[in-house]
Amino acid sequence: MSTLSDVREKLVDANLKATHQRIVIYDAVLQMMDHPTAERVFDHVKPSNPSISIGTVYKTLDTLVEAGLVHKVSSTDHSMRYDSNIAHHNHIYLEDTKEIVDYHDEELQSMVLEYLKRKKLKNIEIKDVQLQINARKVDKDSSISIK
Amino acid sequence: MSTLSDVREKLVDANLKATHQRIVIYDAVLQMMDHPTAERVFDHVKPSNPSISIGTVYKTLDTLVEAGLVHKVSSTDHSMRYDSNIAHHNHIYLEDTKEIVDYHDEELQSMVLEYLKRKKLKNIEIKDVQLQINARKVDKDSSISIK
DNA sequence: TTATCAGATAAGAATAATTCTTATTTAGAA
DNA sequence: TTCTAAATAAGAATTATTCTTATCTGATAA
Repeated sequence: MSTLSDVREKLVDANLKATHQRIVIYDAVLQMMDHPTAERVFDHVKPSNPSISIGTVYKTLDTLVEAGLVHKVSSTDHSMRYDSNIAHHNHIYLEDTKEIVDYHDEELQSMVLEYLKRKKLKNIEIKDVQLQINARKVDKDSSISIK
Repeated sequence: MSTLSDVREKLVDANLKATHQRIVIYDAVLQMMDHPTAERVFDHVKPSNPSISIGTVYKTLDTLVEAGLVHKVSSTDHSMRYDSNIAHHNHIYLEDTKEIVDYHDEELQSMVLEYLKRKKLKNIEIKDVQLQINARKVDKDSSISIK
C-alpha cells in the first residue's frame, strides 16, 4: 500500500511535476488493480476532485504511460485500459466476464524469449513478448486462482 | 487465391446468406493480408460498390467475426483490425511502422500450451494463447523475414 | 518569501471510431 | 413468382479520444 507521499515521490523520480491531479490519478490507478478505462479512473477521482476534467485524465494517463509508470493495455472491446503493474507480466482475458487478470510467470516468459532468440528473426529486434491467454471461467461465480 | 464463388460457398457453409455485400467484403479481407481497419476495407470495396455504406462494412465484419470466418485484432492504436487468417498464429507488432505481421510457429505454440497445461490454472478453461511480439525493424526500409 | 514562467489544467469543441434506427431492398424458401 | 425474414443504406447518435485555448500552479531562483 503506498501513501500519497510515495506517489508524489514516484512522480518526481520520473521527472514529472507532482501536481495534485497527477497524484490522485496515479494513486487511483495504483489502487484499481482491475485494468480500468480512462472513464473509470475519472469516476474514481471525481468525487474527491469535482473540478477535474476527463481531458486531464486522458492527458495525465498518457503522461504516466510515457514516463513508464503505467502501461496501456488493449482489449477486444473498444476502449483502452490502464495498468499500474509495470513488472513484466501477461494477461488472461476472461471471455465471459471481459475481465483482464494479471498472470505473472517468470519461467514461461524466459522460456519463450529463449526460444525466440534461438530462432532467426531477420531484421527484427524483439523488444518484448506478451502472452494473451484467452480463457473462460469454469464456474462463473467463484473467483479464479493460479497455482 | 479464392474466386468469388469460393467466397460465396464459405459464407453458405457458415450459415450466412450470400449477399453481394458480404461477398465483396469477405473477399476484400481475404485479399488484404495486412490486418486492415474497417475504414480500409470500406475504401477497398467502395470503388466497385459505390452504394455500400460504412455501417454495412462494420455490421458485416461483425457478422463474419461471429461466424468465425474472420478474427478481430486489437492493437495499441485506437481502431480494430480484421484478419482473415483464422489458422492459429501470433502477431508481431512493429512499433515504428505500426505494422502487424503474422508469425506462425507451431512448435512455439504447442510448447506454450503444453507448459500451461502442466501448470494448475484453477477454475479456468484456456481457450487459446496468443503471443504478441513487440519488435522494431533494424533497418527501416528493408522488409522483414522470419526463418 | 515572493515573483516568475514553463508547463499543467479545465472546459468544451472537434474528431474519430463505432453503433443504432428506420425505411427500403433482397436472398432464398415455398 | 411471391413472400418474408433478414440484410442494407443513410445518416443520426453515441462513445472514446484528442485538440485548443484561456487560465492556473509547482518549482526554481532572486
